[in-house]
Amino acid sequence: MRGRGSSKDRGKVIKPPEANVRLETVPRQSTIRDVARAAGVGIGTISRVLNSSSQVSRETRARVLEAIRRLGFRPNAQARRILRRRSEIVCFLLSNRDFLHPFHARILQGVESYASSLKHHVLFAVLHYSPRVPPEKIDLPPVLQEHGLIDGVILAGTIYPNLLRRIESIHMPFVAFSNNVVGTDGEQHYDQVGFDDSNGTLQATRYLIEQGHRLIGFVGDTSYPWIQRRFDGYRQAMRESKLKPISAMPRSLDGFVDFGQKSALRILSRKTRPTAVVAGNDETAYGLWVSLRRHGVKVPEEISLIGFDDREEAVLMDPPLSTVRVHKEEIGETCMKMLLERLHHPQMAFSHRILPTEFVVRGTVLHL
Amino acid sequence: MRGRGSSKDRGKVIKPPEANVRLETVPRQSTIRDVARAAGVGIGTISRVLNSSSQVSRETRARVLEAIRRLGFRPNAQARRILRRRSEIVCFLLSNRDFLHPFHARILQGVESYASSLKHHVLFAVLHYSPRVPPEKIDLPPVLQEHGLIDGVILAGTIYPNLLRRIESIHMPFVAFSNNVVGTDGEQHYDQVGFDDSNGTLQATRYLIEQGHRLIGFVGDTSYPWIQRRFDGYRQAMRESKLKPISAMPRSLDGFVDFGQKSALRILSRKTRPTAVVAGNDETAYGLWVSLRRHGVKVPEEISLIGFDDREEAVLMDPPLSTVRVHKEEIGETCMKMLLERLHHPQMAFSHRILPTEFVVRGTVLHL
DNA sequence: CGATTCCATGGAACTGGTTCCACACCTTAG
DNA sequence: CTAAGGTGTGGAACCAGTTCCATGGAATCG
Repeated sequence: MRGRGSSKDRGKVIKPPEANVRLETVPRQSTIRDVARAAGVGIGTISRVLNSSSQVSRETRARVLEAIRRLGFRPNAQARRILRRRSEIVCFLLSNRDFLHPFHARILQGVESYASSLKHHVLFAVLHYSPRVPPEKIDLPPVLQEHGLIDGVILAGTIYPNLLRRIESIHMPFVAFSNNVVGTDGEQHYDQVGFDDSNGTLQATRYLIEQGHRLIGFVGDTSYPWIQRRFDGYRQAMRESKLKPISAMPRSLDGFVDFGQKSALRILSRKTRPTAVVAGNDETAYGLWVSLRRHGVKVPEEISLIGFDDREEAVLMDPPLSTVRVHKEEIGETCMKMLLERLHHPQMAFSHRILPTEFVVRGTVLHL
Repeated sequence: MRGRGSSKDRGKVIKPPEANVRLETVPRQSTIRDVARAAGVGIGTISRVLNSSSQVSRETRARVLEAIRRLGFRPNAQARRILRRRSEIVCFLLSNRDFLHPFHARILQGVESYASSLKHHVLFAVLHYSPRVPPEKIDLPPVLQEHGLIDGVILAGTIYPNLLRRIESIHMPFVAFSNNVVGTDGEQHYDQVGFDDSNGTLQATRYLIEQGHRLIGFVGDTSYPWIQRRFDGYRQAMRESKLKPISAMPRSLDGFVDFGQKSALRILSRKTRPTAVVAGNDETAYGLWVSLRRHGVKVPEEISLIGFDDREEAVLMDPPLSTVRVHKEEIGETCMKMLLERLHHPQMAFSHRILPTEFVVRGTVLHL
């Protein structure tokens, strides 16, 4: 068998006669060359039709499209991606610390929605790590280790600095959801999207003051930076009106609901009981609500209550919970948008986009 | 420029001298051929080392690995996939009717977990469709239209028959989460994973009977097939003990919580008020609970209550809701497992795997 | 009427991996 | 000492696309 001969033969003798039967049961996906042969044109023409790039005559285009339809041809996505050097797939990366919390699920929803409108795909991956391990020891999921599979990463969930440094080390474009970043070091080496925690509670607290409340408490686990920021907003509003902040911060290791429950006791045991409470988030507000109800304290008649996040469940509470709405889908969309900008302009300066929150008045706030 | 000459040159003259500067700012990812040259071996040897397939001498392997390390080489995932004819990416497809409901989010979690343990990737996609449109008019997301991007599909969310037929039409291996399939036509042309709705309520109702309850109601919107199956399980348990089923089925278009609230009125207006109620799901149980509380009826002192699904929130209710636990992650894992089996054995007969449920006793059930 | 420009088209060479065959070299057996 | 078998290695051909250059014919121009 001569060198050149074998090359020519291979093209046609891919299926040796005896193997034909087996191959016919699983019909091989037709390729651009099959289409070219069927339409009686060259392979380049097929490519041009597919990419509607340069000129192809009306009749030729019609013949090619007809052949494509007849053969049921669908271009191979992988092959195309090699040349394009873009996979148009982004990775939504969530730390295992958050499972797929409804809040982040909604962000994912936003990412997917915006991505798919621009013909991009979203790969979902979970990262297992602990805040303590040194960055270089964090085991990134295989998606990030492979080369060429994804174009960039959207990082959600609770993010510790070691993770940020690890992601930076692989030189993969990424955007982080910034509100759950724990312990930033000031300098910004990456793109971020977030919302304004402190402004949210600032508006909420101001609203309570407008409604005539003077004794307003804050309940939230400020060991989380985002709760701390919400506390700051509350304090600012109190300061503006020369009111004295009242806060309850029990020790709790059983999550936000438990924290809310425990802090109810502290609130109730005060000499001067507040007429309203701003909670660090909806879960804390819920815990507080449960505990107040148990103690026969009526919401909002005796104590007004405001949450934060506007989870699905907030509106289902009885009475429905007043809260600070965060547009979760919009966060996802904005993350995706920023990532695409970064991909198209790699040298662009890093930015931090802050989305507004919205105070939603429902049944748990009383006008005094 | 001669034909053959140009081919040889191209390999080396990719960067013409004057373009060198620009190219150095964005260093081209090194390829298998760069590694081969650096290690002084052939390209085949690099491939052999990467796939640890056949024999490579100890020294050669060391030299190659060293070159790989030095050049920071990472194989291009896309190129590899063309030849493998497997992308090792599966698509988790959710209908837009369900957003990313926590229930399905947990299934996704299970899919991801099992997939990643087997070095597979999960692509998240949302499908926009209405139950009414004919199958051929359903617009599948681009992932499913492309060829070679994904190996198979896991279908979750509420699934109407037109969607099933549409997916079947593209001849892509898929596994469906069967509990939310609406209107099956008996014949099974695909793989399914689900859990046993009717057995869940059967166990729960039997438990209530054991606890001495005789007047037991069922509350649930049976227009959903899965709720209907739960109703069937309840009825079977009642029949076994020769008890008369009591049910409340108000009209409600505002979701399960509202349905639960509305049915409370019906329950309470009965001459013989039931001492226990089995709800179609946790949301309905919650709605019922809210409404009962408003009417001053104590749970469980006056009425015992059982939900279904074991959502995260069930345990946070006050008292914590007794419910039928569904292992959502396990559903996801099993879907993924079945899909991989299907991919490896395309001719295998279709199967329907039913996972068990588990009755969880919490605070809302009283022993009479 | 010959030269120039333009458009449509074919196909070689390319992307970055894998596969497989040929071959060199070294044992081991006959 | 030759034949046979085994191991390690190089590289052409391959996958299924894209890119780009050469070509041929029609249209335009001087």
